[in-house]
Amino acid sequence: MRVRFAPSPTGHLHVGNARTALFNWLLARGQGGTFILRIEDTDRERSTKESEQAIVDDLRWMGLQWDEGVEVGGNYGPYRQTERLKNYADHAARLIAEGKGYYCFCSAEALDAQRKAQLAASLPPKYAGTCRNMSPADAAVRRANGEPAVIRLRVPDSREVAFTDVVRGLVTFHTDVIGDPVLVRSDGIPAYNFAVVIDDEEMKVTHVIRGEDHISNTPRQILLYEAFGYTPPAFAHLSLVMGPDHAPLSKRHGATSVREFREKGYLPEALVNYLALIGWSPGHNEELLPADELARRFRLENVAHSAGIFDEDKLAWANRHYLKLCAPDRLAQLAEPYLRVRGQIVGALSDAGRAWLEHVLPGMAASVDRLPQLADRLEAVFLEPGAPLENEPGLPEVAAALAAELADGLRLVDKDTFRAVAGRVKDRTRLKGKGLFHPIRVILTGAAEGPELDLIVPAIDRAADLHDAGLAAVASCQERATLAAKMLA
RNA sequence: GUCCCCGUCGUCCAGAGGCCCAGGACGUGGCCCUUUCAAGGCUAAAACACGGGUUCGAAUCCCGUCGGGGACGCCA
Repeated sequence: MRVRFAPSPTGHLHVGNARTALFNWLLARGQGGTFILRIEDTDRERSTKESEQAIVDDLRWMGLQWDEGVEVGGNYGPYRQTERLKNYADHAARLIAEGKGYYCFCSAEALDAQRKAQLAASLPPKYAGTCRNMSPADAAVRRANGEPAVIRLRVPDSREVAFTDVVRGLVTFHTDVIGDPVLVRSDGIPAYNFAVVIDDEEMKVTHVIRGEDHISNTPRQILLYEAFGYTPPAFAHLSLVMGPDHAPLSKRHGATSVREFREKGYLPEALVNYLALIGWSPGHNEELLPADELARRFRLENVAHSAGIFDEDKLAWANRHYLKLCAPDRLAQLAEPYLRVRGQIVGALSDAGRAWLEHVLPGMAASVDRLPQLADRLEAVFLEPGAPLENEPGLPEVAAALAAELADGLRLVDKDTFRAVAGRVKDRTRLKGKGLFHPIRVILTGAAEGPELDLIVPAIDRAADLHDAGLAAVASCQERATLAAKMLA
């Protein structure tokens, strides 16, 4: 089994395309097949090297490594269409020689006018066949005169073209609704329908898995396979991913590209897992599974027929799950850039600084949706000394008691020490429960809400004793308490 | 306009003629946990688009209607 993902490098990797890539990958991985990455860069106006690089990077980020293709090579390359021009030219010549293709001299303007007129008359827009019956000799003369021409496929009249879609079943088209498609543009660059067929054939692709928007291209491609005498691969068309308003997922719905989700702080395994759940189910009422297990269970036959709506809430849920599974060192690595933009990390991180992060982050990650929110949870650590405190009953008494308890420089470096001190503050103030802990929270963290005190308090005092760790300045609990006691006195 | 695809809770899926007065998950409500906000646990409400068939029996098969999407390009 050989499958391929064949993006055109004309922009970022859209999550819909990412899902197509994923389904190809799942199938190949699950069945021991080969996953190919081919770049369809025949649109010279819009294709860019930057887009190609971005797509390649995003696929790698998602962990969808390909076995053959751009950057990794393989036995059926090159894997970039603009590097395969010779292959297309040979095939085009063959079609012309056999009369299965013909030159068309109609100008783009003329075709455009024709199309508009047909639409206005409520007719299906379709190439009228103006040049269809021109003799090869006439065509040769006009070409010799330097007239620009495209090559079109001669679509047979009054025939059915059918294929069995692996996800949908039998799909039938009538050739009368298909206009002769352009195979080769006037500049000699192949058009999509032509290049895919040749490449899929030459790369020995066995299963073409792509978006539903390609379903109406399929009969044209099948006709081409027939013209060449090739056996068509199996086709599987995936339904599209829509926005909450059932319109195609676009920027006005928010993030649409893999890159954006990555920057928003989603983990690749969460995106992958969530995307797999749109239009497919691993079964057994299970949803959150590692990619290799998804691959093991994946069957094209079980893919849903109807469009799916992208639900960021559910993505966030998956992300929460994977954030909790994330190893401390990776978590620290992932969080670092977000902490840096917030000014929480200011220099090169020392080993001690990194150790501090790895110690404190997992606790914070347990209650957060996305990476940047880790910085929100850490805000309390980097509280500006003397910053205004939220009002809370009992503040002056508790501040005084806390300051007294910490006066000898005791550091609340772990949960037990903190609890012991809290207990003595309790004795001094005779406050308890919320009446005690709320003021402590406000004095030490500045706010009435935030991470658990058992987590955040030790994090503060451990960081306060770190020097040249790369972290922003951290005031110790002692400093906080004495300052607060003074302010509130 | 023509052709093609699709139609189970708000959303994503399960369901391949009786196991379904329809199951799970996200979200929503409630309760619990709790020194806060969350997180977590439990729980509730919530759907077979409509109309005809076929059948002893239909969410499951057929037809039609309606609704949604896609395609009709020298874009892919």
